[in-house]
Amino acid sequence: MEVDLDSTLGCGQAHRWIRRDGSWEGVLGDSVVTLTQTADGFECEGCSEDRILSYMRADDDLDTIYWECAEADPLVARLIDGCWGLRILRQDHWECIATYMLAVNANVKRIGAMVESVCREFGDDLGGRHSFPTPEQIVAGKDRICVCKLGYRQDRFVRFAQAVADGSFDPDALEGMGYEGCVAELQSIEGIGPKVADCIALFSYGHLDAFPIDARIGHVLKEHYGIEGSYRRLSEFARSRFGRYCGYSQEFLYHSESILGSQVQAGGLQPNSTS
DNA sequence: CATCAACCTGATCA
DNA sequence: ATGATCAGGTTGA
Repeated sequence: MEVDLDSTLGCGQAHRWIRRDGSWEGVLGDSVVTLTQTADGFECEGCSEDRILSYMRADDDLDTIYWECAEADPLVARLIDGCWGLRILRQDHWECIATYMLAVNANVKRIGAMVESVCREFGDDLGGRHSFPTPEQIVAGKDRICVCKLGYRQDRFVRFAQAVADGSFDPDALEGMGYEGCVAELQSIEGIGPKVADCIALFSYGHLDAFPIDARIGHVLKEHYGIEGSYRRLSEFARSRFGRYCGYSQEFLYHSESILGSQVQAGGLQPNSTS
């Protein structure tokens, strides 16, 4: 299967992958998984092939998706070469919601610190790494939550774990819903607004037509498309402009600064007028 | 419907 | 070294 591990696991969509010794180490369920890039795909150690292929959304045909993204927008078309092999992942629902609830108002580095802290404190020791805790594990140890330095996210994080543990919120119930219904349900959770809901819809529920707009994407939209304003306004613009696979386009745009920068350095392109 | 302060931590700036 | 400032989404006024 076609994949570039560096861009897929390092792009910020998942927070528990660590690059070490030329491979990527992460945790899926109760398994420590090691992935190594090869010429025609990757090698996987630590979990079943079915599991990793599902996680990697092996059914996504990158040629088709990238081509549609490129056709919808010339800037996206230019960016694709710089992240060829990037795949949107299919992450566990509970883990993804809980993680992105922590991601609110935090940068990538801090998100990783909070998530690892939660895993270390509540998850099972897998020998070096820890599993992402179940809702029940968090509820059982909630008195220790303060050591994880979640700030004002802490109480709502515990409340959400309680809601999942007692069955009043069922992440699996959002399976099969359309994009609009899925994000509406997610936004009914305290601490989850439109941006985080879009991230979860994209990275866990497979809504490739979700387009999360964070500060960085907002900047890109302003610089390259001259548009700014409310989340609603930007979202409607992006989803109609970039098409049904706009979640992929969002990833390309997210890294546009570094991609265009390296292309300019390589002499491949002129600097654009907005830079 | 738009604006805005408050929320918490860590990084960066004087 | 210490304090000020800022970045990062969501909520509710």
